[in-house]
Amino acid sequence: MVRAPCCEKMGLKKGPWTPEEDHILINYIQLYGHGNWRALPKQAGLLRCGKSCRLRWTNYLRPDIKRGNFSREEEETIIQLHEMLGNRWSAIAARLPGRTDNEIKNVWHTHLKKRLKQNETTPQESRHRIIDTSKYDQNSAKEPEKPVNHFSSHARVPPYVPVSPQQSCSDTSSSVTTFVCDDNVNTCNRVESPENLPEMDDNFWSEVLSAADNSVMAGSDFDCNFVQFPFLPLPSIEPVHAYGSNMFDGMDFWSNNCNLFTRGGD
DNA sequence: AAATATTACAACCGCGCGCCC
DNA sequence: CGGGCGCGCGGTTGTAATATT
Repeated sequence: MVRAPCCEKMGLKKGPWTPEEDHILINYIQLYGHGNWRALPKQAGLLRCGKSCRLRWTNYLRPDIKRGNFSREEEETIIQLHEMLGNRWSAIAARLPGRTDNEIKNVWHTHLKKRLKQNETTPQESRHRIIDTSKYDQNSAKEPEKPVNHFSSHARVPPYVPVSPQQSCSDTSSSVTTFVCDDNVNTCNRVESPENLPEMDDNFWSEVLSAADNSVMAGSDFDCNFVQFPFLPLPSIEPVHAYGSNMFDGMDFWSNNCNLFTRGGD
């Protein structure tokens, strides 16, 4: 069987994705979905192969991905499932909502495998007590808070940034949710040029997270404090289609906020 | 402070499967 | 039935970030 030529032979780009590419991919999938991965990059105007687009979407950009470190419970689940299923990462991922097979595989190879090996060398340890508890507070049932990396990637900047909460949205509760912006779209243009971007220091991120929490707390009438990251011209901002009614079920910032707006119509 | 080693994880590669013609 | 194609999976690599010497 003859395979299609590989990306580089077709003059397609490889390597890390830029925020601009992410943005294009997100916008395209929001508008048209991803029925045909092979055709997608061409239609979206990306110099990537379909496979690369699919990987980027499923492993990083998908709105239902849970960002941040794995909880102790998740790690225990992975270990147990791996015991049952072996290296069937996708099967394991299917039982861990919001986690990708790639992420689980990485966690396994970087943390859990080593931990298991360590435990093997200490036979007095109960077979089922395979989690390394040494780093947890022995006097407390609660594990110490781990630092949460909400945007772990080498593209550590989300495609959307917060501005003043001028723009509000309302949520319709259909299975495919549409967001209607109440405010004048021009409020988005305030960050149209990079020099107007808020500085991304610690304060910046606490504001992001606090804004995210506020959005969730506000329920269906949450405020959308996020606008499009200005990689592309912003003729206008228009409502986008979310991926389903469960989009706002969780508390995850990324899931809740990265798809609120897209590039406006031409 | 610089060099080196280690870790973490996004991205790539190749293979196999299923569907369609 | 078999070839072409698209997709998903698991293994592996590349490299930035971090830790250690």
